[in-house]
Amino acid sequence: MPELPEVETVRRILQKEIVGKTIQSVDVLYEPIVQSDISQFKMSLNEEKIVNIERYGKYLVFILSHWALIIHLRMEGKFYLKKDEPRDKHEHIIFRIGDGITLRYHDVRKFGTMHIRSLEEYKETYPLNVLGPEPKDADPITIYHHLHKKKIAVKTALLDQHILSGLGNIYVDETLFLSKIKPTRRTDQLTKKEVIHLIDSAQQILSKAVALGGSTIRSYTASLGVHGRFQNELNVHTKAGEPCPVCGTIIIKTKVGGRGTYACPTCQK
DNA sequence: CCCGTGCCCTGGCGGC
DNA sequence: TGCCGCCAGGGCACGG
Repeated sequence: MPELPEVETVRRILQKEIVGKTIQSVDVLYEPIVQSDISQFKMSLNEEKIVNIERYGKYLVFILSHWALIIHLRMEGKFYLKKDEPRDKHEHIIFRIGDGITLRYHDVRKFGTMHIRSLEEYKETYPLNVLGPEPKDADPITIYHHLHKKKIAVKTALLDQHILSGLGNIYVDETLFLSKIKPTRRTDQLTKKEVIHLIDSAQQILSKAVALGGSTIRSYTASLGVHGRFQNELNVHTKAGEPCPVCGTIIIKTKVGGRGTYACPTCQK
């Protein structure tokens, strides 16, 4: 479940490791990950130099000589750099980028996606054009007006990448805890002050998580040297049955919008 | 337009 | 020990 901090950590490592390399060939071993014609995909990438690695919300973007390769890791997507060695059964896309060096896209659940877009249009076309701002760039009043028109649980709204981008299940639970807001509060009942506090909390949590290299929990383990330490900072997520670090009330786990949700029933109103 | 539900996929785990 | 069924969940298609 890479969210903004995990994707940013991967971006920084990829930037250091593969920028300047040239893609010599690409093997696609599980086609549904690629969201465009396979032969066109392979042809577009052939002999392209990797110029830069960008990130928008939870999307990674490989800036190539002529194209942008837009990647979403979804639940378990990760990259490994390997020499010539046998393919692991969960490696679905293999980029040959040098003398016996391969960059391998590994995804146990095969939920990840890749799109090819032109350099001129990639920000203005799907999927990047539908992304809301990241919390650090969001205008709280605009978000407040947006939320005020909806009647959904605040947790559902924070997970909606069209409203704000970058937050996933872990950081939404932590953001709501820091803001002292119950995950089921309806968005049309939030005050301006609460929305300002929410965005500020999200920003604080994400920047701290980026500084610590993200979280490494459950199935999302190390890739390309990604060993996050933010999981040690979690206050509520995965803490069901443990005391709230603020008031000592036992943290409860519920479901909100189909997602496992952790919260303090006393602190969060 | 708006919101809730189901689906994609596989490994891990609880129950028997 | 082995098998079965369920759960995890980001984002989208679909239906009420």
